[in-house]
Formats: sequence, structure tokens, C-alpha cells
Amino acid sequence: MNLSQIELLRVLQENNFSLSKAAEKMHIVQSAVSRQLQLFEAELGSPIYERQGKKLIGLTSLGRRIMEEVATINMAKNNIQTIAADFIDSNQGVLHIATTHTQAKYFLPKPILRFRGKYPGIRIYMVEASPEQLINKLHTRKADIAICTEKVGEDVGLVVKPCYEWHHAVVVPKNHPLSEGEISLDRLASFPILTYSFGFTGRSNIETALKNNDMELDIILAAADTDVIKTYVRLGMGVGIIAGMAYDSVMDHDLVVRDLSHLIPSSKTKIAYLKNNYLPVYTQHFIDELLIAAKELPVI
Amino acid sequence: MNLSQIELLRVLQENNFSLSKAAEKMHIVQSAVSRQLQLFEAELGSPIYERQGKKLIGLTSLGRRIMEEVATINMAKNNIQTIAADFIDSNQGVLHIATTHTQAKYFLPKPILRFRGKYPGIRIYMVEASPEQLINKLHTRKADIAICTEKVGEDVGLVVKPCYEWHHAVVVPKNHPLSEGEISLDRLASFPILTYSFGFTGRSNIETALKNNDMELDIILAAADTDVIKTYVRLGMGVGIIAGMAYDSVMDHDLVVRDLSHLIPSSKTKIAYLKNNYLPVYTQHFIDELLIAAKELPVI
DNA sequence: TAAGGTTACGGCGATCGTAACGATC
DNA sequence: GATCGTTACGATCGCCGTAACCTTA
Repeated sequence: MNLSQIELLRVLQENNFSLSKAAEKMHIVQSAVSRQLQLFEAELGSPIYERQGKKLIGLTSLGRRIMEEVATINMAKNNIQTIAADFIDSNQGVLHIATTHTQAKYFLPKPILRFRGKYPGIRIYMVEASPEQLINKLHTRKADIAICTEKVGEDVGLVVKPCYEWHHAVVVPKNHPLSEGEISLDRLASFPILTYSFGFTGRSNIETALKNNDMELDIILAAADTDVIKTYVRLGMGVGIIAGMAYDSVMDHDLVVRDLSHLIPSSKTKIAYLKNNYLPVYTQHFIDELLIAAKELPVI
Repeated sequence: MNLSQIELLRVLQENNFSLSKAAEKMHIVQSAVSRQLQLFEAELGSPIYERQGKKLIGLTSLGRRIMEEVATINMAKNNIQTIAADFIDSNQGVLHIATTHTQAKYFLPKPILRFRGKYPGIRIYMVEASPEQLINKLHTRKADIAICTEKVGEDVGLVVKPCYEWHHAVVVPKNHPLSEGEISLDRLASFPILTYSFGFTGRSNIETALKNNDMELDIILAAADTDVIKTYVRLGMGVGIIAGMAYDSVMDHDLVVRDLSHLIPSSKTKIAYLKNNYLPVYTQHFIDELLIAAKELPVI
């Protein structure tokens, strides 16, 4: 048994058990992968992959159990390298942030700027995706840390830290009926609505509110992206329901924002990263910046 | 980085950082060990051992942190092998039991016999030692499972299962004054006492009882071994305080046993094994047998 | 027949062992 | 000077790559 065999099992897992794909990913030739797998299975004395002819189609029950240990080993191996690099120079490195559009645009700028001030040597990669994809990026180590509101609490393999709490709000053009008077769900329902896609930025809480009151909204546009919603609100297509902190009093002075905290339960944006994963000092400091920025957030 | 380098770090840890000892243990030549360590440190980019001249004298702070991951990797590696072997044939294997004399002689015979009936293919190695040594044997993987009363609850690296609860008892020759009448600590203190050594078989609870009552006993003989105590009790040297279940109504018919549960707090015998360590099915069944035997234990 | 996997074989590089040397008690 | 660790060098063994072959959609 050696570490490249362990690595191979991980790569196979992430590539549909395709030996040729795995070979490609590992920058070696297919036959080498084939042999290494045979050697490993021979050493264990029992196959760890289910086969259909020569093709691998899944794990055996032995294989499934072993993959847990494989994940542990790979994690620890990566940790060793990260720990050492961090020890040598904690001012140099890479930080992969996975987050949604709303966080990236309305929450992260301030903490990221401050972080960059302290750690100019750290290259920051920010990737935007759906919460589901973010979690996947954590597991495949394409991201070190994820910041989002949905899904992330359900995965037991993640460490999840609460970051900040926020409410939805309505945005409408000036002079729109909803810019004045009390807002109820009933009144809201009388307008065409523009809001987030399923699985994005607290959309689940909107659904909860509707289900609790046995209501429906006429959602005519769902986007992952607050700016898209605002754009169509400006065009007069309807009423936008966005995250409160996504209203920018300067940029959005042509829109009227109305709090919806009395109608829709609050949403919690969280920070997540892999359990048992060593975070370099600078990443820990980045999380600190996030938490500081969260406290400074204006309450809408 | 490769698994033998990881293994090397573990072996060094267990051999006072001696390269020559490590080489011996790993069945390779010293120079090879020296080079592998250099390669590994070079790969990390920073030394993981503190050195005095050429000698290794300890871990650097980087090294200390890395050793945690090394332990994880070694554990997972061993688990893979154990899981595979267990999967192929769960009726074959080795079981290393570490325990104290008292457990080995008075508690284990029944469950071990039953276990052997079910798993004739498992070779059982039983090693007796002090509780402190037992724990050490678990950590160095010289034992799979430990059964004892003392110390074992304090180690956070162990899974500890309560097994059974018992009380101390007095044994004296027939016609001895203590064979009749009520027994108090004061009365006990008027006799020379023979009991367990410090750190053995509930001795700590005897101490607790004495301290609580601000008393002392005249302990003229302390042994790790119940049979030694009984032997000298038979010779008339004094009063034996032993574990209740260590009185054998057949073998010890020449002695009188008197319960001490009103004077000395009860002791708990536990089963312990390494956290995150995969136990083969047969070992899990052995633990089941222990728990069954514990329930069948006569209450003294 | 293309794509994916296995088997055979040759070459290269990693790692070991021998051995000579260096340091430290 | 004995013990422990390092360095140099040759030999071996493991692992990769090429290539031919096998199997299945």
C-alpha cells in the first residue's frame, strides 16, 4: 500500500470509476493505473470495486468501508503539506472562496479588502456557484471555504459557523403602490414577484413563509443574482424580493426598499469548511474578518 | 511523501528519536532511515525534529503538529488492512487482550471460553500488566483491547465502555476476629492489611474511603495480584482486602469473605480500545461476551 | 470501430545496502 | 573509542511508458 494508490481511489471516486479519466487526472498512463489498482486489490486480498466485464461500476461493500479511511488519509496528507507551508510562511498562499453572487457582491467586498490589506501575499480566488455546488467544491477541495445561506447546514462533513442574520426586503420603483402603506402577504401576492431561484439566498425561507400561510406568490422571474432581479424591477416587471443587505442606498437610490421581517423568517448566512481540514492561519484570519464584518453590518 | 516515511515518524516517536533503533524496527539499514528523514524534511521545507548536533532530541513545533496527522494516517492505514482481512474471513485473526491479573483470573475465563467456542480460529494473546502499562500497550498497538478498573477513564484517546461494578471485600482465615461482627473502618484499622498495589484493581477507591474518613490503614503488603494477597492471608499475616469477585467460594472455602460495600465506594471495571480504531467483528463479539458475562456476575 | 481495460516488456528512477567518514559522549 | 548519524556509490527493485491485445457498446 502506498499513498499514490490511496490517492488513486479518491480520484476514481471523483471520476465515475473511470480508469482512463483517473489516469488523465493523475498525469500517468492508463495501464499504470490499471496495474496499481490490481496490486492494491491483490494486497488486500479482495476486490474493492464492483465490475461489469472489465469496467468498474461501483464499490463493493468492502470498498465502501475502505473509502472512509481513504478520505481520512488524504485529508491528513493534505493537512501535513498545508501545515508545513503555513509554518514556513503564513503570509503566502492561496485562498479559494466559494460563495453565491449576493454574498460576493454585497457582503464580501469589505472583509476581503481588509484581509488583502493584512495579507497582500495571499492570492484570492473567488468562485460563484449555487449552494449545492459550493458544498461540492469544498468536498473536492476546489474551495477552502464557502459562504452562503442555504443547504450548508445539512452536511455532516462540514464545520459550519453562523456568520450573520438578515431579512428579506421588497424593492420597487419609486411611486410603485408598494412603496407606501403596510405590506402583508396578501398585498404582496397581488403583484408579480421577482426573487431568487430555488436553493439560493434564503429562498427556502420565502417558501416556508408561504407554506405556513398556505399562500402562493406569482413569481414571474427567479434569478440566482440580486442584480438581475433589480434590473427587471427597474424595468417595471414587478416587485423584487431580495436580501435586505443587497439593497445599496447609493446605487439603488431610484428604488424603494421595504423590510419584510414581519412576513418572512430571518435567514442565516454561514461560513463552512471541511471537518478535520487544517486551515492556514491566514484563512482563520479571513474567517475572523468575515465575523467582524458581519457585526458591522447595518441592521435593516 | 510516502507511507513508509509516515511510518518512520511513528517509529521514531516510539524509540526516543533514535534513527538506529528505528532502522532496526523497520528492518532496514540506518543510512536509509537517515536519508528518508532528510527527504521528508526537505519536501516539507522545514525540519520537524529538534537536533543537538546530528542527534535528534525532540520534535519542533511543526513536528508536534504534524505528528497528529501522522497518527491519523497510520491509524487509517491499519484500519484498511484490518477491514480487508476481517471482510475476507472474520473467523480468523488474532486478539490481543491486555488486562490485570485479577480480571484475567476471576472475570475473563468465562467470556473467553465462550468466545473461543464461537471463534475457534482466533488466536488469543493475553498480556497482564499494570493499568498504566495496559493503556500504553493500546497506544503502541501491542494490545487491541484492555480490561481494567483504574486509569483507563482518564485517556481521551480511548473509547471506554463500562463493563461491571463491584465492591471490595475482606478475606480472613476462619476463626479470625473479623470473620464475625460488624466491620467498620476503625475495626479494620486495628489489623495489619494486605491489599492491591497503588494503581491496581480499585486501590484508588480504598484510598478515597480512607481520605474521606481521615484514616490510615496499616498496609503491610501490597500486591498486583489477588492470589498473592490470599496466600499471605492464609499464612496469617493479616487481613486481605480484595475485589469481591476475586473470592472463589470453592477454592477459597478455607477463607471467610466479608463485604465492604458500606465502607469503600464501588469500583467500575471498564473495557477500553483506541478511538478511531477499527475492531474486527470477532473483537466486537468478544466485547459483547464481556458485557454478557458482566451481567451474569453474582452480586456479592 | 471506438473507447476502455488488461497484459507484456523494456527502461528509468527511487530506494536500499555497503562502506567510509564525521561528530559527540 | 564506541555509538550514532551523514555522505558516497553501486545494485536492485518497483513503477512508468509503449505497444499489442482483449472486450463491449
